Amino acid sequence: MKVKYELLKKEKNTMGRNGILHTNHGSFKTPMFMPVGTLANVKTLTPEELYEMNSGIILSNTYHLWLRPGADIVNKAGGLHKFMNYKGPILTDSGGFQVFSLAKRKDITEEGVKFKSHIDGSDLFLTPEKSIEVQNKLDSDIAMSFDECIGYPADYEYAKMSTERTLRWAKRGKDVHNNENQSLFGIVQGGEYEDLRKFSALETSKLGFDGYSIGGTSVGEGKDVMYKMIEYATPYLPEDKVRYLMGVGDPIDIIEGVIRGIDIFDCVLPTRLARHGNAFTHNGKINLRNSKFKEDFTSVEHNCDCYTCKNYTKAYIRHLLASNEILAGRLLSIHNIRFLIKLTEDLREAIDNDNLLEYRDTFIKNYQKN
RNA sequence: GCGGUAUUGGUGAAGUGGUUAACACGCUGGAUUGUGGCUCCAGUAUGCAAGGGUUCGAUCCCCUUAUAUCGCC
Repeated sequence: MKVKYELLKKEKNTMGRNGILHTNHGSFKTPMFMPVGTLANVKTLTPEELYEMNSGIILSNTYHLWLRPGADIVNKAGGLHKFMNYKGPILTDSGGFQVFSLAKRKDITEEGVKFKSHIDGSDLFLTPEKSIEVQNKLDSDIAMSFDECIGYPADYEYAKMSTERTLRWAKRGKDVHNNENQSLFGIVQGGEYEDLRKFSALETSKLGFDGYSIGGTSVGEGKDVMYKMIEYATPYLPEDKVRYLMGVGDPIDIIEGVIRGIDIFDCVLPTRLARHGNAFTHNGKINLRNSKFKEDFTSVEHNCDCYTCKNYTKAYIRHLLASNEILAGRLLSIHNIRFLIKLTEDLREAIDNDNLLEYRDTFIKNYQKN
């Protein structure tokens, strides 16, 4: 079956909304933060650890798995869920962003994108059809349309041309997608331009996808611009479909996104920050490598319910970081992901209570105190 | 006891008679938003064992002392 979005509650003062997304691998409440597991694993974590932190869905990547181990191998394993032993819902990114972020030399044409493998430098050619074919074989619950993610700032003429082409790519992908058990999402582009975002949202919606995402954000623009990008699009997306803001995971950005009607977020931030020694807390981000934690025998965050905070101290994690021990990245990944998922839980409660704006103001006041 | 060699920051060390003493590690901060997992950026020796001398000028030349190390008696 296709995913089904069930709208439960609209917040009174904002575009925030609570809902449930039903998938073939279970349902989860939205808003929700989606941890990133590019190479068929959320770095350093097991599926059991993800279940324990109430993770609703994870993201994996078409481009990376296409190159290694290859879509056929994942397919032979019985699909991505069986291959990686993850029982919850999985969304696969289309590879569009990797063209933007990994390829140094790329040649984008109407047909598709020619670029070099980041693994061995060999020539690759990715098209909307190919991306869908690979995602079909991976057998994720949600496949993403193949899009072009443009940078910031973007020349208006280029942004317009690219946005229209992404729309044509979306249609091409949809035309070849024929997996009844896999949903397909469209992606809104349009750079920083209001008319292009509106156009993209409206035209992508007309194609009739199972859900919609907003792409092309956090590519170098400031926060104000990013929030505008969201505002330009969400009013034109169908209310009965889930909305996913791609690549955004800063706590404040998640809150601002929810206020503007976003349901799902994904981001590498919690796991990357963890591996580099940083932890989210309600009083701001902290760097556990800092010498002031040398003798701090308290947990990362006082009232946190995560496994890490229930069992370990800052001094110990700092020691692990200084010693380059893998466990540090694991413990902080657990904390950071749990922090963001707990944040979405709190946001759902705020939506239920119609006090989302107050929640935001209090959160920001504490978060930016230092 | 005699002779040789060495002594540069927290560590391993480069280096030159003349503006800010290389580099690496460590240390101290910072960065990180649809993930190329030991990343990137910045800071970190008012001083070259100590004292004296030569010189316009010495970490670099000379002397003394200390310490380390090698060889000989």
